[in-house]
Order: sequence, then structure tokens, then C-alpha cells
Amino acid sequence: MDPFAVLRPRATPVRVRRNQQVALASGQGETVYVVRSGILLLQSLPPARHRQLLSVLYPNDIFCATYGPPFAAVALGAATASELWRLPERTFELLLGDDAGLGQQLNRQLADQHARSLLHIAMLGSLSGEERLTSFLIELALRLGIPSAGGTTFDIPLSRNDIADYLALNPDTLSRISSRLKARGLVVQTGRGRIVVPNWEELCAQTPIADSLIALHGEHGPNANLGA
Amino acid sequence: MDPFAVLRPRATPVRVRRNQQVALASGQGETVYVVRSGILLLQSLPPARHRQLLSVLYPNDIFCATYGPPFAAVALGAATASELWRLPERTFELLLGDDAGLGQQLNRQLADQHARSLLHIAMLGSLSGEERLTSFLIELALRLGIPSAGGTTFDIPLSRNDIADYLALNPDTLSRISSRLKARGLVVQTGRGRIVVPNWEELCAQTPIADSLIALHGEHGPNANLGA
DNA sequence: CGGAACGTTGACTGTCATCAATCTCTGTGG
DNA sequence: CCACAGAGATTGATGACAGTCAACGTTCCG
Repeated sequence: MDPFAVLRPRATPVRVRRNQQVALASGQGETVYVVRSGILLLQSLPPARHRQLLSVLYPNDIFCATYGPPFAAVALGAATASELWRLPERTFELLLGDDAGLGQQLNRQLADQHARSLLHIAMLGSLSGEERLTSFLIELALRLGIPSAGGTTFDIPLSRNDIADYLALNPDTLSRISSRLKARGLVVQTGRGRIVVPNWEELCAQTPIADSLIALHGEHGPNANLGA
Repeated sequence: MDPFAVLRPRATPVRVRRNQQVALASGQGETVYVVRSGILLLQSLPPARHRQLLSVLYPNDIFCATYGPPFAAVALGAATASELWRLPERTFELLLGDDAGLGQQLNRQLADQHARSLLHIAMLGSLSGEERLTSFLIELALRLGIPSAGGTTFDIPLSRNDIADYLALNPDTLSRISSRLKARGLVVQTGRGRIVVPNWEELCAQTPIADSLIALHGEHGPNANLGA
């Protein structure tokens, strides 16, 4: 159930609050992070340019500064209060050497994250703004949604600006798009940052990558039923 | 020098011609491919929609169907005549278990490829069409360029449409952009699909991600000098 | 209550996609 | 060797979508 539980004795737990940044260039040797709970955002901050969110990290996701992208302005920030495990890269590699099964788990995990990045490329490259937002809502519903009376309910852990930067849209444009979705009844807003999807099939019909999203995110949330 | 040479005795060499597709869903068990020479393109072909190139694979890059993205219409095609090594996934995992150093090499390689995907997300998300094309030309120059009299020379192994699909641009728009670059003297065309970059610094100044491109692609080509 | 941050909406602008016409290159056959 | 056909590349005209700027509303702080 918990593929990385074996790391626990060697890991340093780290708690971060919402909007807190996680130090990456820690000086003394590189570090591996394993997300235990919460949601983190990998972002690039090019000078004098819009921030771009590169990926959203969910529990069990792994981030490693050396394995990660070597560009200057990359940072890891918390979208919600989160718990991480921190391991020195050297320790991590020793543990991998000891346990072949762990290495295989690691490969699968990293491959899964890579696949999500590739899907995100396809999203940015070939979908319209409206399709991108519906795709993202489907992703969140799969990860965070809980079945409820009027449909699937979930909180949106990212701010408006975060979502805009993730989907490569302007915050203004994003606001327009989400107003359109609400007007069409595809989503219902119930309180600040809380969303209900009344008709799952109809939402999925709005984007050509619904199947891929279900394949990549469907088995992680508390509601594998949505994939069916 | 050749981190994956140990795979040779267990691998099946596969040769592909330009534009040939590599079968992915091989039925009996999953397969791992290691690129030995040439350039391959990972593409997604959503129904009734534009093709999107997800990544460009260079020698030593690894592709594995299970590790790769699980969406329906993903295919691997050859941009140039190429040679691959094919291994059953099971064999690959056994070899990894035998040799801890190999596992570490594999992790580094996959991490490098993931970093390239993240950089591509940043490209699509935050760069203009013109910046995307110059970034791609820098990438090709780093990988394929050879120093010559008037600057750095290289052949472009992708067709116009391939490049457009990779950069998420329309072929028409791409043509306009490349005409603009030629008019500004940033690149010089010498024959079909052959390019000379007369002024490397000036080309790099056109994109904010030049440093990242050099970090990710600079140590692979025959001209590490460009990174300096 | 006031202020700041964030979100929404409208008017305008710019970039890129689309469609269509023309041009260039390449290979083929007379 | 030249003419021709076909594919691919270029270029122009036009339109749609998203970005920008500005004004207004809302929420959440002190």
C-alpha cells in the first residue's frame, strides 16, 4: 500500500505551510524529497517573465534537485500544508542498492511522473484554453474528489494565478473561461475554492484527453469509481 | 564513455529508416528501447486533431512503453535513419538488479529526459513563437552542430511539419518566423535543410532559456565549446 | 471601517490559425 | 535535356482566441 514506507527510518520529515517555499539548493550535497501528504508545485521563475508551473506533485511523488531540471530559477512551493520526507541523495542511492524492489518502485514512480509531464505537453500544445481548464478540473476531481449528493465535490488547492500559470493562460482569460463553464452548468461553485461536478460524463466529453487523465490520475484518489 | 554498452549482449539491434514507425504495443510483454544512433520522435496522435510531438530522442535516450505515457495514440517515429537496441522489460530489470551502477546510470538518463520534458513545458507555456524556434535551433546546434568557417553548421533532421508540431505552431506560422530569422541574419540557409548560425551569442540572446538548453544539451554534441 | 489582495468583467490589441494562391524543389517521363 | 506533375514551402488576407490594461466587486485581513 505504501511503497516507500521503507524509507521512513532514514528520512527527515519536513512540514511546510501553504505558500511556503522548499529550499532546493541546500549546499551540502543534493537532496531527495518524497511527498507524503499535501500538494506541491514545481515552478520556474525566469527573470522578467511570467512564472510557469511545470508540474503538480501529489502524495508519493518524488522530487530530486539533481534529477530535476538544472535551470536557474526552479523552485518548489506548497499549494497546501504538506509533509515531505527529505533524504540525502547518497542515502537514497544506498537504499536503492540494498533493495531491488525499491528500485523498481522508484522507476515506476518516476516514469509515472514523466508520463504526466508528457501529457501536460500535449495539453499545452494542442488544447484550447477551455479544454485545458476542463482537463485540469478532471485531474483534480480524480485526485481529490469525493462523491457527494449533487455529484463529485472537491476543493481547489491552487490559487487562480497558480492555475493560470500551470495552464499557460492569463488570469483574466482563466476567469472568463471558468465563468463560461459555470454558465453552462458543467461545474457549480459552492463556496470559496470549492467545486461540484454535477455530470462527470459531460465534463469528460469536453476534452479529448479524458481517458489519459483517468489512466494517470484515476487510481490515486479516493474515487477510483470515476474511471469506470 | 558508453554507459549502456553492457546491455549489448542481451539486446536486439533494430534499424529503422527515415519516417519509419517503431511498433510499440508489441503484444508479448513490454519492451525497452535504447537509442544508439539517429533521432527519433515521440508523438501523440489524438483522433481528429493535430499531431503533437512530445519529445525528441537522441542517442543514449531510453524509451519504454510501460514507463512511457499510457495514452492511446502514442507512437515512436524515426526522423533520421536510426539504430535502436530492443530489450524485453524483464531482461532489462534483471540486468538492473545485477548492476547497481547501471541502475544509477539509468536514473540519471531518465532524469535528464524528464528535465528536457519540463523545459519543453516551460517553452510551450511561456515563450513566443519566435523564441520557441530559436530555442529549438539552439538545441539542434548543440546536439548536431559542427564548427565551420562561417559559424556553426548543422542539418535539420525534422521536416517542417515535425518542427511545427513540436513547437505547437502552425506550419504556416513557422515558415513566417523562419523567414524573419533569415531576414535578420540570425541564421543562413545553405541548401535544403542545412543551416549556418553565424553569430552564436546573438542567437542565444533571442531566448531566455539559452542557459538551460546548454545545460541539458551542451555536453552531448561534438561541440561542447558552444556552451562556454 | 478601511485597505489590500484577489477575482471578475469590458474594451482594445496582438499573435497565431486558417484558407487560399503562388512559388520552389524534386523526381519522372517524354 | 526539358516539360511536367506533385509535394512541400512561402506569402498574403482574414478571423478567432487569448493577452493587456483598466475599472469595478468581493473577500479577508488588520
